[in-house]
Amino acid sequence: MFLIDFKNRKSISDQIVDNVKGLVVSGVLRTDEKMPSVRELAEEITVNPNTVQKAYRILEGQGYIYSSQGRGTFVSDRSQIRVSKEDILESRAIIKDGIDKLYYAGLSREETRRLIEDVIDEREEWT
Amino acid sequence: MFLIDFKNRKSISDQIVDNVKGLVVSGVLRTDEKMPSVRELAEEITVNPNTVQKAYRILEGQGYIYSSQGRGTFVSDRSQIRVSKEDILESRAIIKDGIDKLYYAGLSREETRRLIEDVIDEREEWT
Amino acid sequence: MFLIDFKNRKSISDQIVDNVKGLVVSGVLRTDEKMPSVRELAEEITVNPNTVQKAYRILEGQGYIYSSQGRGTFVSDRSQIRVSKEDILESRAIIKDGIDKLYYAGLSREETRRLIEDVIDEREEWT
Amino acid sequence: MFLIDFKNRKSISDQIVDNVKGLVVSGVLRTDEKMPSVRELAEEITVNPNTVQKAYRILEGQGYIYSSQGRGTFVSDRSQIRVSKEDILESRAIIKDGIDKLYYAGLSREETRRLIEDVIDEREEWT
DNA sequence: GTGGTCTAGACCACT
DNA sequence: GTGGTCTAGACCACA
Repeated sequence: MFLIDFKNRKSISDQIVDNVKGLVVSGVLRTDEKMPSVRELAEEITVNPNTVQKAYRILEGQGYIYSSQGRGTFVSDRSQIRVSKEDILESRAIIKDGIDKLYYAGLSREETRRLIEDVIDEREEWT
Repeated sequence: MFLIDFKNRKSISDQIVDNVKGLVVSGVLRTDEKMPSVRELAEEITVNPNTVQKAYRILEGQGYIYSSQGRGTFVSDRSQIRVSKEDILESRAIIKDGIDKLYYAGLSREETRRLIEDVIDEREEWT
Repeated sequence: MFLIDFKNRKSISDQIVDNVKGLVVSGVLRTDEKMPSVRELAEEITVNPNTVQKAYRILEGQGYIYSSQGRGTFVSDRSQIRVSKEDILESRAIIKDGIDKLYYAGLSREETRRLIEDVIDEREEWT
Repeated sequence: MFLIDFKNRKSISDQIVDNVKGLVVSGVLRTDEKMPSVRELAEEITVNPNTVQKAYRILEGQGYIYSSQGRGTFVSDRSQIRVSKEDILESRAIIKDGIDKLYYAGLSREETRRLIEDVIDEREEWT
């Protein structure tokens, strides 16, 4: 499904959350498609089941997936995704932090712009 | 000198590091100018001296400041700042993470671009 | 794993750093092998955990080891080790300082050469 | 007379000691030549007089200089210099430490040898 | 006074 | 359990 980078500073559960979000939003995972069970996914990406459990709980809380007692976990319709203003502001803060660090590293405004364009262009599935 | 946001996700020491980097790179702190002593700064921002010490060590390791036995800590010449490829890649990864989150939240490429332009324009000291 | 010499001029954390570097570079610690946890190593060498933590941070910053949230600390691939020109120059300065002291002590060029050959030959693991 | 490097990790008093030793051993300062007074030297190298005082005490203790009440401080005959086995061992330990760091940095035995030859050859005044 | 190191003990998030 | 951060308090050498 995806790979976990164990050397990454990002926590494993966050990596799972973000990977799944990407697959849902980009449409790779289709509405009402069955997600792998906690155990299955945990085994596949060689991670503790509790960690996958935690990620699923977060994803469900934000409306990316839903679970049905005894049947399993499924992909929600994209209209169900809940995004708060705070989420946007947090993403903005993250980006600002990254840009600040480039400034501290001595990059010029133009070099920074180019680097960011580069990042944006990497994402092909964009609307 | 600057304020610490105790509610911020960023650790206190990281906030100190980033604030000082900003002051050095923007030229507010001049080469060979004396930095506040560990204890002074600790008192000013109401933080434990060890925390300031830690931040100063990091800043020294990256060449933003240097310390002299029993005399104090001073601002390095900007040419001394050590920036590695890895540092740039890390900043890039942070920005990518923020942009990913905006994508997961449903923003379009154009909305993302506008938000980022906004962040970049906030920084007045930029060349 | 190794012993700390509490009477040594070198600080405890520096001794930990250098010992671990040696074990990594010589291959005694293998890539991706788990390091003892901060608390374990602290107990083994009867030192405060914070001191080990500090050493691990330095080692991580230089690419000898990496840590993973809640999982532990691991040995990096040797290709990840970051060595800067400044590091080499610092080692050179240390050696120069030692040689200077031998000169001040009245040793001849040849006596100094012999003493250094001796030191070099002590290191068996060398390629 | 010489310059102090305030960015150096070496303490200022140690720098003074080593610089003077060098001048005495190499013969630039001749036997019974008058040394600058503590105040004079302190002013010349822009350092606290207490620090120069301390350096002079060390130099006198090791026989590089001698002081005569009310007349000033003078250069000793080189035969007066006291060198203990411990001094040699300490210098050896310093060199070993530098060589170790080169090993940790990944240099080969041959590269290390070349670097050290380089350092030795820098010193022209050698017997 | 300055920076530097260490200990002890606590708290946090992640697995 | 793991690493990460912070506080409090102490001690040291250097200037």
